[in-house]
Amino acid sequence: TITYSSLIDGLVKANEMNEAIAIFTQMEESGCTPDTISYNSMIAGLLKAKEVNKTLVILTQMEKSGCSLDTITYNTLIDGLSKANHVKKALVVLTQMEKRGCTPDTVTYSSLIDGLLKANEVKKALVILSQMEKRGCTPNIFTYSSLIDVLLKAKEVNEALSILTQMEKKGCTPDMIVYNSLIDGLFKANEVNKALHILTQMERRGCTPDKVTYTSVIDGLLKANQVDKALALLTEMDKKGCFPDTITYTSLITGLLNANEVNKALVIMTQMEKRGMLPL
RNA sequence: GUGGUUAGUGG
Repeated sequence: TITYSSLIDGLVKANEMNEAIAIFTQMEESGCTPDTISYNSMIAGLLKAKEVNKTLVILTQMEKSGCSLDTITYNTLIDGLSKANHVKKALVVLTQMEKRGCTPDTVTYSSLIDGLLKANEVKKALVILSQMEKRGCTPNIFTYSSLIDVLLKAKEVNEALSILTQMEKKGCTPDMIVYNSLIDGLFKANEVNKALHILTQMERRGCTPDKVTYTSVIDGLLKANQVDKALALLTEMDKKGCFPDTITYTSLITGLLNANEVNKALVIMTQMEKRGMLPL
């Protein structure tokens, strides 16, 4: 059973859902009984492929087979349903899990809050957040990160920064993902100086920018018409062994073209191809 | 015997 589950999980992560289904069937035919973990992987995979109906079928099968649903099962459902554009169903799952005596944990609440925020249900997200705290479940870096990211994307700069202060006051130290969200969001909200300030702060605190950080900064600088500074950062990241990927290059080329820097864009395209990447 | 499953960031 463990061998089959590992195989299924690998296929799910490689987005080979049809293969995973085939292995699952083969597993049953060979007399191996899927356990909770096997079902959890299948559910995660089916929802990633937005196969809501197939998910409900397998969920029924899981219950009929006497296999117990655990917190991870419900968490997987909540996250997967939210990402398949069914946040309302995710809310129902939360009610169901509690009714069935399964205690929601930080993952449950963070997934749901993230899903609600991304579906523009900010008020509901805040309701769930307060419900979470009332239940003695402490928001963690994932919870705060979603809040900061979505608030900034909605250009709610002050709200996002106040969440940042709040999380730090609670002893939750921002990590690279939080910094990346802040930098990207601030640039997109036209807060170029604030974004650059966060970049400095991040480095001062010993958090090394990665290619996501650099791509956001480069993209932001180009949109602010700071072409030279953007190109200098490309050189800097390369020198630090942080190699640009297709997204970095695409963003550079698009930005340079929008800034009417056609020749510079061509130079970058050549460099990109020399490194074995194709412009999309 | 911490063996397999779930949440946050860039074009």
